[in-house]
Amino acid sequence: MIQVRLPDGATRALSPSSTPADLAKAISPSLAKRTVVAVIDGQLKDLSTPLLEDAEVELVSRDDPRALELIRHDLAHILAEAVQALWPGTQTAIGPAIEHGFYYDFDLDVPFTPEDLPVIEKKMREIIAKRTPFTSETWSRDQARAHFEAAGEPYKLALLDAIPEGEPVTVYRQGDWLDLCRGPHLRHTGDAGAAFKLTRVAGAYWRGDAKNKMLSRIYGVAFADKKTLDEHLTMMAEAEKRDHRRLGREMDLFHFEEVAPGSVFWHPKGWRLFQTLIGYMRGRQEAAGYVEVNSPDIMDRALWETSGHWQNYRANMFLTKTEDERDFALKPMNCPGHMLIYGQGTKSYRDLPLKLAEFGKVHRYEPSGALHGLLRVRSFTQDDAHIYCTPEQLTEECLKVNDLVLSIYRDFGFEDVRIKLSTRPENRIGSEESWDRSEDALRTALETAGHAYTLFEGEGAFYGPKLEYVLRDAIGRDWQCGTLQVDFNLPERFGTTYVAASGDKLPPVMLHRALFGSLERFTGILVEHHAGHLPLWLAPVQAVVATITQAADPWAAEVATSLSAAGLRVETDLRNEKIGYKVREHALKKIPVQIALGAREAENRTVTIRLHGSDKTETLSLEDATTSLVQASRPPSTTIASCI
RNA sequence: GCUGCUGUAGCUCAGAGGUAGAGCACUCCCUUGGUAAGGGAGAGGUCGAGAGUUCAAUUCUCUCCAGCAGCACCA
Repeated sequence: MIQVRLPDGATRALSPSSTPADLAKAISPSLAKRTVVAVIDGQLKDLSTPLLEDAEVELVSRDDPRALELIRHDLAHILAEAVQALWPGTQTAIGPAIEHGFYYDFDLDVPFTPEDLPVIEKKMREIIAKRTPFTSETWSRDQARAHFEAAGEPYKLALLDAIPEGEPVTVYRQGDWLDLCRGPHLRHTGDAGAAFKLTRVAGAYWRGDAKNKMLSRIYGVAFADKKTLDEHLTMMAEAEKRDHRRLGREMDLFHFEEVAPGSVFWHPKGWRLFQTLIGYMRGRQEAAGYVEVNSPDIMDRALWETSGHWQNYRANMFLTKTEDERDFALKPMNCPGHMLIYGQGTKSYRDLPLKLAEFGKVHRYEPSGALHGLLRVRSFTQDDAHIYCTPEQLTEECLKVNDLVLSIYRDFGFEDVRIKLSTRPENRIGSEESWDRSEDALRTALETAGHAYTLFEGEGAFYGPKLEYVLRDAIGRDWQCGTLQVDFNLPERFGTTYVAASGDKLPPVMLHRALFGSLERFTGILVEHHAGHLPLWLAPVQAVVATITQAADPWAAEVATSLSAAGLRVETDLRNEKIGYKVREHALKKIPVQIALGAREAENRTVTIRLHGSDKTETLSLEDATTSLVQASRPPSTTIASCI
């Protein structure tokens, strides 16, 4: 007999080679019915796994979070069986469980179309209804090779070869269909359940490599129950509603044109928001000791050869040849320009740290398929800065940047910030000493600040290690915004130096940093994060003064002038429309403050205020309203409390 | 860039081998109305671009451009 210990500490004696399924049955029939998979000594295993010696066993029911990934994995197999049943001869590649669902990659002559999905889904539901058991078999490599060769499954043969020597080769069978698979699986196809939906077809490279053939991928979402699936689908629909491309149009912020793919046409309101961001950042940077500069947009090829961009980055650059055959390039980055500004005159250690900031517009010829609204564009404005300092100052400067960037994100309501630290790659320049010092400086900055980070060893740029700041947006997408990088390369290429206290000319340490990263991208993230309901201090139009009757027009003009004079961004709506019509329209445009004025207000010199998201109104004197609105429209880090 | 899909009025979309339609938005008129759509009239389109087939193409075919989804890319 073998002893099996359960999570509650109880032990049970079973005959050798009993399975967790036997165990469940021995405890109670209802438990046996519920149990779909087992954790044996900490590892998820099939219920049919024979127990050969003493073990700790936990029986897992279908609604356990640990079963969800297996539900999704089961569905991937079922999807593949359905596809091969409908299109015999289709080759299968890989089909894993992923966040929210699963996918399977196929190779077939005619790719799937969206119309195929309901057909496949129907077939899958038939397979599920059969409740066919999943059974595992361990095969020899030769047996597996022979099988998949005969089956005409070249991708499976490739996967087979990728299994390390010494590891067992297992296949999972469901009726007549089988797949090379590590497992585990649930009991039978019925355990996969009905709470799934095939969502899209897409191309995907074999093994994720663009040099390989493109396969046809089918994606599905899946959850343990219908309710969670519906919630997920509702959430996706919500996410679509707050898509910044749609909101940007509805709020009249910007648009795109075919003649300038990937470049933004900013409308007055969008540009005002953009400039508000720049104004805010300018204030924070000035307070932090930065000086602002500006460098040319178009510079000669010679500069880009010095910086190395011509050799390494040309495919991503917009190039231009003038009438006299001279090669220029639009700057894809600001750093070379800043090197030239630094290079003017002799710099002393007394000048350091020197922090050159620029709201520079850079142009990069991004692949067409990468473009995505404001979030991935071909010309964008960076809140870029380069910090030149001595090696001794490095750690402190990194710490200051880190403090600044996190403080700024908090002001925008982004508390969920992940930081990635990427360290020395195989191909690199610079001494080990420099790398030690730089990686140390970045790590110390993070540890001093007490912020968690993820280490990406070997992922740094060839010229130095870097930090990347990743914000999670409302749809749960992660967007890299800020970056802090140490650079050994450019000072060397440009022969940049400072005069040290000793009188020696030494190369400065150079830091690249951008906090918003791209103003365009940051604007898009902000719009999605707030679902268009921008906080008062950012809203391009903070208040609309709308009249109820024409008799209030003069008072409306006076109120608007007064609020504008107090620094608020105000528009008036004197149109010949009912107040309900005006309220609806301005609510749809997400204007934070609506001020309605009728005969009563005009007579008493008062205003009636309605805040976005509320249907309550409040009437108060113009003076009180102004004070309150001015107070509420300050950026967070410069205000103590908002009072409206 | 790759795979698939899409491109008709400012927006959302319908339509058909014989040169186009709805709702909203827009303009004008009536209405001066108290917190999410008052009524009437009108204007608006080289049907993404180019080529081909056809008596005839916005519709069919091809090429290109752009967008969308995914993949790859992302200093």
